[in-house]
Amino acid sequence: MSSGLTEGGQTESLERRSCKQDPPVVERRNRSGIISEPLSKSLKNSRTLSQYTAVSSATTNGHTDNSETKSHSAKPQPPPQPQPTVSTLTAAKLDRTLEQVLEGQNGLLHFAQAAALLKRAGMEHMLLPGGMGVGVGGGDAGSGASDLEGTSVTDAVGGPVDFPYGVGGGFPFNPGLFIMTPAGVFLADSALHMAGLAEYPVQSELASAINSGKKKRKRCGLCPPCRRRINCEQCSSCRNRKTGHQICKFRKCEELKKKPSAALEVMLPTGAAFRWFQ
DNA sequence: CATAACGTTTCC
DNA sequence: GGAAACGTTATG
Repeated sequence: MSSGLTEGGQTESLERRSCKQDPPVVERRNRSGIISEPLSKSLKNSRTLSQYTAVSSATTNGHTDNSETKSHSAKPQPPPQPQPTVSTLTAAKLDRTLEQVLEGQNGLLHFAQAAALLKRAGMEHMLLPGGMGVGVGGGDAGSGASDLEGTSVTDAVGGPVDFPYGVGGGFPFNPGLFIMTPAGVFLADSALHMAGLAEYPVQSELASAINSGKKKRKRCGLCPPCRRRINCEQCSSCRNRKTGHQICKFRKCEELKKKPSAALEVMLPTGAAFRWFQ
């Protein structure tokens, strides 16, 4: 093996370039091989790198130029599904926007976004204390939405107030609606059900991970190492894979390198982190 | 059941 | 303190 293999730095640049298109990264070789689809289901579900970048660039620049994404290139409104009623209409919209958020956040529903989502779904009452004692149980779920098409999450989230929720007296949301994890804050299963967003696999996986309390953390999927899709084959982890049980050092998620407690925070709309515990 | 990978312990 | 080894969990 000396032809196809690239070394750390090389692969790095290689991948950087592949970010633009990233299609033909042939990462098979599973089984005994090394290169394998890097991520767990959630990450698999959540599109390929190219799509990440496509989405994010589209989000930030408002323009897409991708071959892979051309399926919905000129169409901001992909789903050809008829929307009979107002409620379904809302659901459909949420559906779409959720996807966008998920793509941007690697499946994580930012707290504020989740809140906005619920609001838009007409579930604001759920956000109020005393609403209902929703438990954190379930395990399946949904996803989030943020209307990147110009609607209103930004209003709710990026509004004039940094963190409008809980001003003046605490945390106005029913805690049971949200699941706090080292990876972020998510909507609880029941909340998602109520919002009609329960069948999003990503959320479900997260939920299952969350339920178990302090289970293994998962790769963020967004950091450079996570984006890396091939093992270097040369680091100690690669060489000692049999005994080391470790992912290639160049692919080790940045988040996982940190102490779990360090990640136990919520990103506020402003980008500041909100700590649940100290 | 096999494989991948995170977390913890052990070793240097 | 960092690396390696091992235990364990997650996933297909």
